[in-house]
Amino acid sequence: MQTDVLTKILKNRSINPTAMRLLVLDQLMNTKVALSLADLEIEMDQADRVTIYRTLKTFEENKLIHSIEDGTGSIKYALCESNCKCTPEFTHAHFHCNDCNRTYCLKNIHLPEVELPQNFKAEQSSFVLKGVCDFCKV
Amino acid sequence: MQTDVLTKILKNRSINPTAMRLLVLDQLMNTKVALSLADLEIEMDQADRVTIYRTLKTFEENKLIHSIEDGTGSIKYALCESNCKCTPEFTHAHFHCNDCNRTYCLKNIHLPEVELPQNFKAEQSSFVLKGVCDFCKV
DNA sequence: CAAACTTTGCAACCTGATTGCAGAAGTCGC
DNA sequence: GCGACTTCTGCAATCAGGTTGCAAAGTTTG
Repeated sequence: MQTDVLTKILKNRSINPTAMRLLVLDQLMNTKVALSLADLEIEMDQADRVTIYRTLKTFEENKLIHSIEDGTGSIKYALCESNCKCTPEFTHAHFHCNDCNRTYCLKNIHLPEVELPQNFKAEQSSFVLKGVCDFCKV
Repeated sequence: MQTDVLTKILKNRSINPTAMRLLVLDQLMNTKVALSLADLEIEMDQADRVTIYRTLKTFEENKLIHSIEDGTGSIKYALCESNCKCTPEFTHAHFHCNDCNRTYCLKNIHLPEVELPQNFKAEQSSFVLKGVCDFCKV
C-alpha cells in the first residue's frame, strides 16, 4: 500500500510514522485475519521481535488495533474499525480455527447484553468461537 | 468435606481417588471462584506444582472440571455441574474481576447462538466478561 | 512375594511476553 | 549546521506459566 496512505492512518491516531511502524501497519492491512507477534516476525524477518512487540503496544494504546486472546496462548492483533473507541459497544466476536490456527474478526457479530449478578459491573468482554473455518472444512 | 463423599465424586468420573486428588478436589469444592494452578499451589503448599498440574489435567479429561481462559495468562479451573458433558450446550459465561483477579462461573448465563459466516462451524466457545465484582465495588 | 501398572516429585525445558540499557535516528532552538 | 533533547530500535536478559522426562514411591494383581 502507498506510504502516504499508511502515514495518514498513523497520524490520525497520533502515532509517529516511522519506517518500522509503516511496515507493521502494512502487514496488518494486508491480511483478513488477526496476527500474532510471531506471525509478524515471520513475515518481516529483518525486524527485531521486540521492536514489533513495542510497535503493537503503541498501536494498541492508540486504539489503532485491538488484541484478541483466542486461547492458543499467543495474543493476536487486528485493525480496529476507523471510528473504533475500543469500548464494549465496539467489541465484536472472534472465530478461531482449530485447524489452521487463524483467528477472524466477526465484525458484524456484536456481543450480547447479559444480566450480571447484583453489583457486578462489566467493562470489557470477549467472545471467542472455536471450530473449523471455511478454508479448512473437509 | 468428608473423604467418602469426595471419593464417590471421583469414582463417578472414573478417577482413582488418591490422597492428592482428594485434596485438590476438596480445594475446588470449597471455593466459589475458579482457581489457577498457582492458586492451588499456594493453598496446598506441601504439594508439588507438577502433581497438581497433572491432577487438574486428569480432572479435566474426565470432565470433572472445566478450564477458563480469562485473559490473565493463567488458566483457571472450576468444577463442572454434576451432569456436565462439556459440550457447547453446557458452556456458560464467566466473569473476571480486574480488581481482585477472581474469576466466577456465571452458570445461568448460557452462550448465545450466533450466525457464523458460510461454512464456518463452531465446536467450542468462550464468553468472558471483565469488570468489577460485588466484592470489589467501591 | 514378584511383576506390572499408576502416581508422585524433582529437575529441566519451552514458549511467549516483557524489561533494561545503550546506540541510532529524528527534532528543535539557535 | 551544531549541540541538546526526545524518540525509536535492537540486542541481551529475565520472567511467568505450562509442559515433559525420568526415576522413585505406592498400589494392584496373580
